[in-house]
Amino acid sequence: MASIKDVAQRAGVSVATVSRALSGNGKVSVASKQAVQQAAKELDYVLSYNASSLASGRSRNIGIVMPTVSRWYYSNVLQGATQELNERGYDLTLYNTSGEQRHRDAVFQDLLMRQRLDAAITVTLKLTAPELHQLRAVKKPLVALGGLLPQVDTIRVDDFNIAALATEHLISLGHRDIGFLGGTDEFNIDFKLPSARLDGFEYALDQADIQVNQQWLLDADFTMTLAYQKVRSMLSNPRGRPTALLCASDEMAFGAIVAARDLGLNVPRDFSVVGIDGHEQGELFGLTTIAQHPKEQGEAAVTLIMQLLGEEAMPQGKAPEFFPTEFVLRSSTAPPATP
Amino acid sequence: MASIKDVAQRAGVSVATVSRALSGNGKVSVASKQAVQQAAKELDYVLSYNASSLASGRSRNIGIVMPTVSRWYYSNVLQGATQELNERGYDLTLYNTSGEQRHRDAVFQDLLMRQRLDAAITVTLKLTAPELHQLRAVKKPLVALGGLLPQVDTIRVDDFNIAALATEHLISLGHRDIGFLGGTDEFNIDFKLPSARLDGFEYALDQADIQVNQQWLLDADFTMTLAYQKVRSMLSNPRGRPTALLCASDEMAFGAIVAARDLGLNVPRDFSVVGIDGHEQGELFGLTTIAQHPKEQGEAAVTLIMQLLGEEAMPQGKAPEFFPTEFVLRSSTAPPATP
DNA sequence: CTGAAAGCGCTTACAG
DNA sequence: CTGAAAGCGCTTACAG
Repeated sequence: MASIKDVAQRAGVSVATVSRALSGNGKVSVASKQAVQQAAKELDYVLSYNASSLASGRSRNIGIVMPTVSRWYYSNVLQGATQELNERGYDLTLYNTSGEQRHRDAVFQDLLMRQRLDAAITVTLKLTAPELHQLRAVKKPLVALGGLLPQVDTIRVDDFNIAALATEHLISLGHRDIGFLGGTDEFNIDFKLPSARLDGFEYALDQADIQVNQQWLLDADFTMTLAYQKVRSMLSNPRGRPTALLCASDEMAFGAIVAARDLGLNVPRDFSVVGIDGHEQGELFGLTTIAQHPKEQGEAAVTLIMQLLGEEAMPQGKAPEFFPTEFVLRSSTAPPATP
Repeated sequence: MASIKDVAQRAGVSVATVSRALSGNGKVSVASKQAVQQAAKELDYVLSYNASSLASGRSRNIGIVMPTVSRWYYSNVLQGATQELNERGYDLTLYNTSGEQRHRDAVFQDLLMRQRLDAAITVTLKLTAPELHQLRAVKKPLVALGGLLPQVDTIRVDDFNIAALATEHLISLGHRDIGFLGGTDEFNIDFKLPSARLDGFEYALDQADIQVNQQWLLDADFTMTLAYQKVRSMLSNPRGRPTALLCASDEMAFGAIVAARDLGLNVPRDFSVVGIDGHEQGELFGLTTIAQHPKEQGEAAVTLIMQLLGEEAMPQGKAPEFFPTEFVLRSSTAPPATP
C-alpha cells in the first residue's frame, strides 16, 4: 500500500503538504494540490484512518449500541442514523447486546472501550451502574435514544402521554371495555417503556372513571405472532371480551386484528384496535396508531451528537423535552356496536 | 485519559510489559500481570485502538456495506453478522448506500477507503467497475453476500432453483394458471436476484409445458403494501385470474394473501400463494415458503471472513456452491378448486 | 505557501 | 520473563 511518503515523493513535495492538500486543512498552492492529487490517484493512495485518528485525536466514528437490530424500531433507527452519519463522512460502528450475558459484557468491557469512537448512542438500553461507569470512563459524548440514562442527553417520545392519548381516543368513541397489550417483564427490565405505556393507559381510564379489567391486561414480546395468540385467547373467553384494545406496538396490533378477523369479528365494528409505532404496514391493516418516526429519531440523535462534538451549532432556545409523535387516524377504530 | 505509560509507571514495569500483560501476547510473570491489571483498573485505563491498530496492522474491525438496513432481509443479515463479530471481539462498521448517489459515492470514495477495516462484506450490491477497483485497492479480504461479484468469494442462495422448486410445488398440486410477483427493475439493477427468480419460475413452467401469461407477471418493491395493490388489481380482472401465485418475497406474499381475502377469496382453496424468505410472520399467515435464513447467512459471511483472515481454519473439502435453503410447507397452498 | 520535526499511543523484533 | 528502542502513518505547531 502506498503511504503518504510515496505520494510526497512522487509529487515532489513534503508529507506535510500532502496531508494539507488531501485533508483541506491549511493553505496549499493550486499547483501543489494538483500534483498531490494526481500522485495520490496514480498510486491508489488510501489514507490510514488509524494513523490519522491517532495524530489528530478525532476518529470520525460514532458507536451505536442496541439490544437487537432485526426489529422494526431498531432497524429504522439504524437506517436514519447511518444515513446521517455517512453523509457527514462519519463511520458508524454497531454494537449489539443481544444474546448471552458474556456477549453483552464483551461489548461494554472491550469493544466500546477502545477509544475508536468520538461519541456513542445507546438505544433503549438500561445500563447497569458498572456499564455506565465504563462508558463514562471513555470521556466521550453520549446520547441515549428511547431509554433514560442518568445525566445523559436523551431523545425519547412521551410514552405515558402517547398511551393516554390513544386510550382517550377509544374512550371518546364510547368504549368502556378496553384492553391493553403491552410488553413482557423481560422487556420492561431493559427498556422501561412498556410500563410507561401501561401507566398512561391506566391513567386515562382512571380519569374517565373506568375500572381496569385485569383479565384484559395482556403482554407479549412485541411480535405479531405471540400477540395473535394472546389476543385470540382473550377474545375467545366466554365470560366477555373488551370492545377495544390498545397495543404497545403496531406489530402486536396487526396480530390482534388478524386474531379478531379469524374469529369472525369485524374490525372496527366488533373490535377496535389502536397501535403505537407508525409501521409502514399499518396502512394496509387500516391501523389507527401513533407514529413515532424512528428513522427521524436516529437522525435526531446524530444531529445532537454533532452538536455535542461542536461540529454543528447548538439550536437556540431550549430543546423540546420529548420527540414529537403524530396521531394517525385510520379505520381500525370506531364506536362500539350498540349491544 | 490514562495512557499505557501511566499504567507502566504505576505498575512499576515497562510499557512493553503492560502491552504484553493486557493483550496476552508474549510471556509475562504472574506478578507483573497482576500489578498491571490492577494499575489499569485503578486508572480506568482504556486501550487506544487506533494506536494499537497502527502498530500491529490489525484493526479487528469488519465493514459491511448494504443498500438499506430497514428491510427484513438486511436487518437479519446484520443481526447475524454483528453477533458473530462482537463475540469474536471484532467491531462491525456499517455502511449504507441508500439515498442519493452522492451519498453512495461518499461511502466508496471516502469511508471504505480509510484502511480502518480488516475486511469487508458487501450485501446484494452490484458494484460499478470503479467501485470494485476502489474496494480492491484497499487490498483486504472481501466477501459478497447475495450478489455476485467477479472474483470475490460469494455466499448466496440458488435463486433460480428456489423459484423453480416453488413453482414445481404449485404445478404438482395441479395448478396451471400461475402468476409471479417479482421485483421492479429498480431492484434488478442493484441486486440481480429478482430476475434469477423469474427465470426459475419460467423454466419450471416451460418444463411442464405451461405457457406464461404475461398478464400475471407482476412486479413490486418487496413491500407488503405495494404487493397488496398489484395483486388485488390482478385478482379483480374480469378476464380471468390465476389460481396460484409465486412471490419473490414473503412480505409481498402477505400482501397477496390479504388482498385475496379482502376480495372474499379463500386462501388456499381459491388462491394459493407461495413466498420466498422464511419471514417470522409467515407462520401467522400460514404461508408456504422457502426459508433462506438471512441471520445464518450473515454468520456464514463472518465465518468466511475469519477464514480468509487466517483466524480460523479453512473447512476441509470444497465449499458448497450455494447457501442451503429449506422448503416450508404450510397452509397457503392446496390443489386448485375444481371448476 | 512550505518543510523539518515532534508527537499521537501503541506493538514487537531484538538482546539479554 | 523483561526493557530500550524502532516504527506504524499520519497531523500540526513552529519557523521560515
